[in-house]
Amino acid sequence: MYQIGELAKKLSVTTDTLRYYEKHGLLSPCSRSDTGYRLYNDGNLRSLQFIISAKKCGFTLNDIQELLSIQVDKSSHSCHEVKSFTEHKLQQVEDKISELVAIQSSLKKLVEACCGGNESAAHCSILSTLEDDNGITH
Amino acid sequence: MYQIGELAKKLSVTTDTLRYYEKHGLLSPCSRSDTGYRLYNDGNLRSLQFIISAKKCGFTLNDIQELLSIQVDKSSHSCHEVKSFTEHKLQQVEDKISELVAIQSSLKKLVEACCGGNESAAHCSILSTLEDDNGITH
DNA sequence: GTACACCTTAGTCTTTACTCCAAGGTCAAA
DNA sequence: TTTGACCTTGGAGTAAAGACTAAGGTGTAC
Repeated sequence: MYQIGELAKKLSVTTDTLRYYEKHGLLSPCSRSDTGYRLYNDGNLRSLQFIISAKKCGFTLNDIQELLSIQVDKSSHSCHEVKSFTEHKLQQVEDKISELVAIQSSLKKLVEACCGGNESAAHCSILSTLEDDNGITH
Repeated sequence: MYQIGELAKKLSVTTDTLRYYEKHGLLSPCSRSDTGYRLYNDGNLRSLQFIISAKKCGFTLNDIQELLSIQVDKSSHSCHEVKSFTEHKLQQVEDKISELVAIQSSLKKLVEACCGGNESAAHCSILSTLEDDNGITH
């Protein structure tokens, strides 16, 4: 059994984070000491690893809550369900990437067009492009 | 001269947004009517276009505030300064893209490894990868 | 017995860019 | 003169994921 600080240290999170996860239904300590201290067991530790891994994969805490509810009762859920869920998240990530790549391209055009010299910005192509109504084409 | 609602409609933003920009020093109407109505001129309209274009390029409102302060006094700033600023933003966008591409790759691995069948999730490879301490390699 | 590290709860704060609401003033048309 | 669309200010709420603070209880080592 671990106290909150021990578990936090073990997996490099803060105690605030653990309390936050508890409050939001992601991870509850298996018991409490007589004096009210949170006590975590190895199952809790594995759940926390799950949460951290899922976060690294870009799942939000809301997503993870859903994944955990599947995980604790696997037999009531299908592989298909889990895969769809993951594919949906992948799609979201790819949408965000496309958006950023479009922005990247706009910025690259600005940078490439600009001389970058030490003279005054009076005729700076970046500023004039931004001033121009139709300067940016996405 | 335009009232707030007219300008908002012209460039497809809300009046709330215009008041927000004013409050945060991005765009102040050139004058007020006797009864306190905001009045915008064509210079204000061009500034708003600038803001909208810059937003499309991924600049935050803070960035834009800085860009505007350069724009209103171009002769005191160099082209180099504007270009550096833009390159810095480009770098930020590219960092974010890299981060998301790493996440995309993790998610793709999960999706590819999963059979996605209609059987129970008891042996779902996605769940077991997430459960595994070292399941995700970034 | 006291110092110090640890724990508790409840609550506020952060960032970004708005969005919504309430209570009230203004303006033009019918 | 009244209706309805417009405008004003101030303030609160939103998402996400915690971080931070205050006021106080607990555990242990010297």
